[in-house]
Amino acid sequence: MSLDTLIVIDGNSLIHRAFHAIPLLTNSQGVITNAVYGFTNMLLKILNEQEPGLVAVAFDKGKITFRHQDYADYKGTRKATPDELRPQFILARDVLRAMRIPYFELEGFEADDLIGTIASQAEATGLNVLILTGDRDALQLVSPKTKVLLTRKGITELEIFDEGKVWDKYGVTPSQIIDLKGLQGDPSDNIPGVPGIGEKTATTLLKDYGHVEEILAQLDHLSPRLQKLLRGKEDIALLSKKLATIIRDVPMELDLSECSWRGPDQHKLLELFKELEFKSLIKQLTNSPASKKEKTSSNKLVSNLPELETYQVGYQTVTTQEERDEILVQASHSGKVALLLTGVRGQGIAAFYLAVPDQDIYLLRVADDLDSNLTVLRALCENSEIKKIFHDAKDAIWLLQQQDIVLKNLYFDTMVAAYLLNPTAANYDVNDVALEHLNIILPAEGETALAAQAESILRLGKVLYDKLAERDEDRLYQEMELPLVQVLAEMELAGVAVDKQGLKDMSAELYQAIETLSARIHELAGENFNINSPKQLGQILFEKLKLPVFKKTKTGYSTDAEVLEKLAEEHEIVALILEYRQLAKLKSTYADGLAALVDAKTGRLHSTFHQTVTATGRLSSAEPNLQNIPIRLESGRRIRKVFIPRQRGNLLLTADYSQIELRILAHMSQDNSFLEAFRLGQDIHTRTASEVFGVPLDLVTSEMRSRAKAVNFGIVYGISDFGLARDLKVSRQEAKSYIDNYFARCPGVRRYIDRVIQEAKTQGYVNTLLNRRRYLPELFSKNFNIRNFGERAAMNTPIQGSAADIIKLAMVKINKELKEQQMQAQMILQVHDELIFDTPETEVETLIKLVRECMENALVLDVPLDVDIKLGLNWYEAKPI
DNA sequence: ATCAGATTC
DNA sequence: ACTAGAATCTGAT
Repeated sequence: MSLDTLIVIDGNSLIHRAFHAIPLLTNSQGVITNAVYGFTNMLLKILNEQEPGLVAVAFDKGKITFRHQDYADYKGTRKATPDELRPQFILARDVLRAMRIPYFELEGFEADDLIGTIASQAEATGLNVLILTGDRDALQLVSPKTKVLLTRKGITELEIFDEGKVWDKYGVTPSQIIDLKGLQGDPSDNIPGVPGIGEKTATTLLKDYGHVEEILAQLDHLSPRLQKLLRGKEDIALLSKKLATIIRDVPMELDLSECSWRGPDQHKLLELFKELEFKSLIKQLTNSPASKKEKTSSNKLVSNLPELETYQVGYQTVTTQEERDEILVQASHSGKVALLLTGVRGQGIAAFYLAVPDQDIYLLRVADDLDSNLTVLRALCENSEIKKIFHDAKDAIWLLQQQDIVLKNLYFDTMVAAYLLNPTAANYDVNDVALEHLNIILPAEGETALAAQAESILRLGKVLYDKLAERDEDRLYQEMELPLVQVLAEMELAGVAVDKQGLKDMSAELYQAIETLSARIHELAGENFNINSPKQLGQILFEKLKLPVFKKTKTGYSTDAEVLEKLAEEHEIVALILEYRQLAKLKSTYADGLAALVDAKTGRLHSTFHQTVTATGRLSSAEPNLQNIPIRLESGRRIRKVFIPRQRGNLLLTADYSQIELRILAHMSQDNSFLEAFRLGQDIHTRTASEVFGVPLDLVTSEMRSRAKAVNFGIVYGISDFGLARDLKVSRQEAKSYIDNYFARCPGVRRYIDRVIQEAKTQGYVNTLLNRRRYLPELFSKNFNIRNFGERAAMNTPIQGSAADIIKLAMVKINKELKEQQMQAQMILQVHDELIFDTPETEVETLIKLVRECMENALVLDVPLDVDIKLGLNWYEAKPI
């Protein structure tokens, strides 16, 4: 720290430099931020390096300064400030306010003059001064107590000038800089100078005579050449010098104490950085203590400034029985707690943190006293009078279940709430949610970090709920997403029974088939190579075998299925490769991949259903993903045989919504053709074909139907003629005529799409039927492709997301009914528009009624929701009853 | 860590 | 310049 140092910054100069050094950046709202970003970066860097006691920034104010009175063309060669830059000066001032750095500006004066004045006054009080600027004029201010930091190329490098350095570089003293300019001029400020005098002549003259005035007084003693150059130019020389001279006594009140720096206002700065989307700077502010040791420049800022220290919260480690009793009393009394459990699924709970409103945070390490501490946890969780708040309650339910603890009164899940508020966040770690919604930086690791998280979870409960209510997402949360947490936990815990021997058998069969195929492929290629390597495969196909290249990837030849299908005619190796790929996928991902994830204890697959992953509101499934089990091709479909009921006497029942997305489209668009088709129970693709091709329903061929089907898909995804043409393998023109026809016959759909995109552009987000919201900053991108993507997402999200709403609603209803009717049947999977149950044969009839009722009436639309139900001894065998 | 390619709805 | 929405997993580099 150098408390006796004042840093004075030339705001205009730095912002201009930054603007030209950094390519145009924008945030998602289209606000251009490159200059203010660069400026802020420089600011943080210099503060971090110098750790000054005082800071001030100066700006120009007013187009006309006193210099213009002397010389109208002063700065006459300057270009007007670009439109992209002007608003950034305002943003820079916002940054300074958040940094709590005072800035000065005075009508009719340039930043330089204010800097000169501030520097003089600071020197007078004995302070050291450091001037940060990109403008070499400032070198005239260098003195024993004042140094200048000049930006070099770009903005990252700084060069420090003291008196010696000025002399080395210019051959003059700082006070002679203005004389230098008086003689030489300065094209950048349009200061004329004396024609014919350049750097060399000027410095020689100044060495001999000191200053311009002296030179002019001694004109007669100069060489004839110099006399000729200077005579009659006295006024220009003196004027030029005057223009270059920084005023050091601007009439301003300056209280240096205003400049003493206490560090930034953490909240404001974070909010501003978030608004401007300065992700790397936010990261610097939120950096973990561990990474502070590294010497990345700005981390020091965090540790040195009290205001930026991470959020701390005290906690007590509970060890005695009295303390345990006491916290139970506190929890019962308050009726609400936040709980943070640590531990790993399958390994039990390591510790738990308890946050009780208006009390300390308590840490109970399970290992300290296993029985007593788990008793406390059980008492808390199983007491239905105490409301429980978790971040990722589903994970907590898993952990608790392993200790046979049942969670009652799940009151809030901050992770799920944060997801609803922004379904496109990269992750929902407590620290990031707290940063986003509480504007605090939590410590990164250790017990302190976890205690702070527990405390934050408690506070987030209210904050997030209020935000949800504000945008009418509270019912979505309350009646659907929160209850769904419990439903999903039960599905995961129940798991899916699999025939492990069946998987092994398939693996062995696949191994044989793959061996045979690869031998044949290597033979045809004339050499051994790794067929799994797109790179090696590309070399074989396109270099050795000289097959035609249709498509390239970033890194080389494309060898995807689309390409290989086109090449199948050319060489018999190609079909074999396609088959190889198919089998290799089946073996690695499915036969072997699934086998590896069968739980040793239960003998089942316990996939995780992620509730906070997708942008649209769908669930996702992982470890293993049970939402992409093959079905399209028979060879893959056979994998489904290994998915079996949990016990003898049970069956698998599947229930899937028929055409749910197109029904939602019908409902939302109110398109007459679609409404009628669904109300009459017509096959929607046949109906569409009849419309598009202008033939009666009974004359629609299967070819026509399949094309219409592709068009319907295209509509849901946000159609383009190109994409449709590729899919249907027809000309782009033909594809376009399908689309035109489609919109002509279904004008309601056209209007709906236009309306959704329009609304998205005015609101910045789209909604599903149940008010799930997705923001689409892509709509405002300058990039054509990104913008188009935004438009397609605007069309697709309400449809896909509403379908997700509906099935989630059905799941909650069904689970409730199954419990109330005390049935054995268990929901085990959800595959976007399909639910799968493991049920005793004896319950099948009841279950079908229940499931059909709940799914078809989950939400009443203007078209019926049809559900197809199938039953079987395994997933493969499931057939309509 | 990223890419290419596969699988699903 | 690129081109249909949403995902997860594997193997190669």
